[in-house]
Amino acid sequence: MQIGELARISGVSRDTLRFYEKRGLIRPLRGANGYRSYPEQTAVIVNYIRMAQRLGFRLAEIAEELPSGGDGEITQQRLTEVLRGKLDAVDARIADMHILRSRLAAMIDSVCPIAMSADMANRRR
Amino acid sequence: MQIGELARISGVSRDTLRFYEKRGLIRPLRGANGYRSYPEQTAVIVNYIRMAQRLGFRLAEIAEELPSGGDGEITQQRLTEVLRGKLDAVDARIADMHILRSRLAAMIDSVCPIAMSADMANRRR
DNA sequence: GTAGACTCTGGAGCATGGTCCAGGGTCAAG
DNA sequence: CTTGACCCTGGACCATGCTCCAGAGTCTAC
Repeated sequence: MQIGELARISGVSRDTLRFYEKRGLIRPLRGANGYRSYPEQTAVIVNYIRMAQRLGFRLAEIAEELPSGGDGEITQQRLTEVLRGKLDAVDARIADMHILRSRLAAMIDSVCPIAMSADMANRRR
Repeated sequence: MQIGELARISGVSRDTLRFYEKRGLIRPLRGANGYRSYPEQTAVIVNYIRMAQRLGFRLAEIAEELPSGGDGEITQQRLTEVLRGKLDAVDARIADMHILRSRLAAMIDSVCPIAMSADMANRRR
């Protein structure tokens, strides 16, 4: 698949895909004409990158744990370690989220105390 | 309190405090000599800013909902609305987090399937 | 009245994550 | 064999969130 099609199906710009390549996040093959050729899997990877970014990870961090970064060099064990580290980072962020959520709920209570706690309980997911 | 002391107790640099002021996040009084004078409360606000940033909110977003931004203009109702919006944003992020966490756990399973699910369950918070 | 620690403003510089050309090839259709 | 849609590279430019001066005033203590 060429860069234009990948851009269309993954919802990021061609420029962004080229930028991700510079940062080592994706690695297309090259045709005889020099055009980039992406395997189907890259769409999944790009999706993952956008997700991780939304969660606050920087491209450098995302690049580290991506299999496409080490390309065969990494052992299963090393990869597992890296992914566990990521998992811990996610858990830490979730914990932070819950703390901020509590503070926000407390602020709302202090601004408009009436019948708030029940409402907040409803909004809990 | 002067900028240096606030910097010490809140753990951010003087430059950062002046930068936050430019962005409307904090608003010191001024002494006759032009020096900034911060109320005690500002330390709490700076703390909140750092927290919200860690959670991925940008300064502009944080500035919006900060009472010091509107300074008396905002009604209780409006403030409550804003804070609820923030709460929803936090909840959305938490939901995203859980999705990524599942994906990560799945990736770890696919890399090293043995006895992983039980371990992952242990790590759940 | 001078040293040293503090403050001020304005502007330059830096990393991150893009975005947008310019100038130039490639390719399929008509 | 030209047109239009695509691709390439390199570099400029942008917003965000700082960080680091330079040049200058202020305050406390000796």
